[in-house]
Amino acid sequence: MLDAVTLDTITARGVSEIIVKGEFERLLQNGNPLRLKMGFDPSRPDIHLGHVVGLRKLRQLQELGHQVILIVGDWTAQIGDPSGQSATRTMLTHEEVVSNAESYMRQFFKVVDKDRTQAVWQSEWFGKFTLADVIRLTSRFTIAQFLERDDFARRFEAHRPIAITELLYPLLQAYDSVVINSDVEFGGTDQKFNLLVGRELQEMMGQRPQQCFLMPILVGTDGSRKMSKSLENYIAVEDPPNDMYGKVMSLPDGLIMQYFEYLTDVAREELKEMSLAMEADSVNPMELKKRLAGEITGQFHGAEDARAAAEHFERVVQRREAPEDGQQYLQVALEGSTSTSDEFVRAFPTRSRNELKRLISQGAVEYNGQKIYNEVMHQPGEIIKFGRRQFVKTVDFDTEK
RNA sequence: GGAGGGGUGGGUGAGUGGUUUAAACCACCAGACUGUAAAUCUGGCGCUCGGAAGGGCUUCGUAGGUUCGAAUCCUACCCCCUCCA
Repeated sequence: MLDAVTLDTITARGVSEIIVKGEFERLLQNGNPLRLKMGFDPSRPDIHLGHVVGLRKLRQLQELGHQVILIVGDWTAQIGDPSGQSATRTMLTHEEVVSNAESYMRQFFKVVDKDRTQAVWQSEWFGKFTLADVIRLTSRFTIAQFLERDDFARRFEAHRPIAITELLYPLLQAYDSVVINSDVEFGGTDQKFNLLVGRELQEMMGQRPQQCFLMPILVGTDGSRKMSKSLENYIAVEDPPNDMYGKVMSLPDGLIMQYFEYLTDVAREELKEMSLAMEADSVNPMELKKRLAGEITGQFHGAEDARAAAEHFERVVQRREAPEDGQQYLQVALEGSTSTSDEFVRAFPTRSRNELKRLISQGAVEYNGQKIYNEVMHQPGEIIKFGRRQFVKTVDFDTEK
């Protein structure tokens, strides 16, 4: 029997909806190990905090003895997820899929317990699928059923294209549930329809229908749109500590509590106090955000790195001082003395000399601690700061290590 | 098979012969301010030469053409979409 707090953490915190909640809780109380299904699209191997919300759920359940089945969607990846804008996606080569899967799992197991995870490849069963099987599968559903899905309904209504393969995607995903005999499937709220199709198909095929565990969509660092790599508003689990910490600090204040709730273990009572304190203006949100940044960075890099990141932030960002040691500098090796613009384009190959001119004219370039308004000549060992926090140190070409 | 709509800078999206490197918004960069890489305000946001003034080059699906001059007109091609059947 689970205690109330644990149950609440699992079923209420960082959860959008559980279908069917009562049934899920009953299964949980039974104590028998559940098979938790999690799909992975190998065309997108990067895990960011938006995914972590769900991965933390898996972890919590693993700690109660349940088993994660990670499905590498090497087959569906070629179809394209209808929740995205564009339906078609280029096919990946086998090597790409393998390499993406490796990279994905490396990140996945930063949160999820490897020992209680079984990874399976979709091609194990779809590789043997025949046209007859496809027809049998598709014949179980109707267009009307699929038009229940919001995304399809909207596009149909607006006369926007819906690729036929897109209709296949939920079916294949549902079939996965049958193959692995899934008890619970996890996904974001945008996956609701797909997960429900899984439920139906399982029932049709004589299995106990899976429970659907829907996670909220995490808002990205821009504070408005969902966190996603393509929107460049994401915090990746593999971001280095300083970046991770800094990105959290750049969140709009309004997101602080949500991030605490979804991504940390800080007790709910404590969160309530924070929330009240912020409303009453008795605490500087920045302080809470620092705590949040520390908690999150610590999860992925350990407490020590998180502390170092906090110090770096205070020093370089808040006090605008140069970084602690040479490690933090971008080093550029040049022979003899060089001009500012030469150094700039060497240090930042994707940027242009025009951009440097703009920076200089905006007073954003410092040479040995002094703002400069014209290019200067640099000697090895000197430090120059471009923009807010990009420090570049010139080192002698000959002594470059 | 027929009819029609459309491809513009990272994104959305104006612009149908000249003052268009292309409105506006978003994103982004910088400065100021601050309670933070929040918020707000201001400026910037193709490449290149020049200290600057200014010059050269490149850009509106692709390739040609008309014109003193084209994102805007013409031709061909490629791609996307909708409707009717």
